[in-house]
Amino acid sequence: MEHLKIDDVAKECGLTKRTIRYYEELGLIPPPERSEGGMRLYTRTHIERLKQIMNARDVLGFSLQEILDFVAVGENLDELKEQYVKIEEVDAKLAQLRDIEAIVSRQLDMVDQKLAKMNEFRKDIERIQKRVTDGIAKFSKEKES
Amino acid sequence: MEHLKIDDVAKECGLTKRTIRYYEELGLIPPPERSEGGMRLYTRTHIERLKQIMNARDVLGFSLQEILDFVAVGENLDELKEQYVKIEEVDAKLAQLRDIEAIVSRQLDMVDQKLAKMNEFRKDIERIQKRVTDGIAKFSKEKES
DNA sequence: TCTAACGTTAACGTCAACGTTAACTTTTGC
DNA sequence: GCAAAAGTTAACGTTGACGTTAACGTTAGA
Repeated sequence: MEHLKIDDVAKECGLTKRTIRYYEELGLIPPPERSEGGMRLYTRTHIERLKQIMNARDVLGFSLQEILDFVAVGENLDELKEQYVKIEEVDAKLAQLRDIEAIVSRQLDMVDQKLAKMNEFRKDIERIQKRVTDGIAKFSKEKES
Repeated sequence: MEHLKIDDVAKECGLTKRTIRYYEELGLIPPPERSEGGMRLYTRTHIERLKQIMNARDVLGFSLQEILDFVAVGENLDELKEQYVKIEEVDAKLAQLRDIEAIVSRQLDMVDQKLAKMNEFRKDIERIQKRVTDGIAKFSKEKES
């Protein structure tokens, strides 16, 4: 593993070092390994995660707390995968998976609603654009006469 | 015109009265007429506007300042429409319209980029969903055996 | 080897976007 | 006609999401 220092990560992501530590503090990214002297050593996976978080934050307008819910699902899933499952625990696992499925379905619905509204918004702007181009056409004609 | 009081507007939009006054203060909505005693009297148009603003804020994750830019374009356009235009001013108007067109085009691009990223995000969630349903299928089979 | 550049924690500062409260006037139902 | 409900301005409080600074330890290169 290449040992990425926090400043490398900051530069690649376009975040500040403070923000990266803050996200770790909130639990948005897993705590990275440390060097002998206590320096944070990141991996590529951290960068992926950070970029996903930035997307959710900037593009979807999610709060960090909301993003934490999304992250939690993935984490939860990874955990389930790791565990060795005894026969008599299968039912419990299934119940957990169904819970997660419910959450994920709601998340998908949320995103779909956002997508719908965003398309509405796009149409609003298109209408304005039409008004402008119509105006341009009109004045262009007046100029000719 | 029906005279809507601020509380009516608040209830229909799901905003607080404070927020509505705040948006007026920022210039996000035009100042409504006032009653004899200074009470704000709103119209349907205000409600439309407020709903658009909420969309931009919640769904697109725009800051109020950014929304102000969007609003400004429409306002600007309305203004241009009202004005009587002398022959020798036609060129100036055309220039203004072209400026607005450029802004609107950039806004459309922004929204399209957001749409693209939101679709990406949707796919991420779908992938997780698949992992979950696969897991459920797998454990269901194990149960049978 | 030593110093400049970079890292660490911890605490306080800031800004947007409202919420809350106070002190007051207007409107409405009986 | 008068209390209660709803409106007004103005000022201060709060919360989320970091920025900034201080005080200090670590690491890399000449």
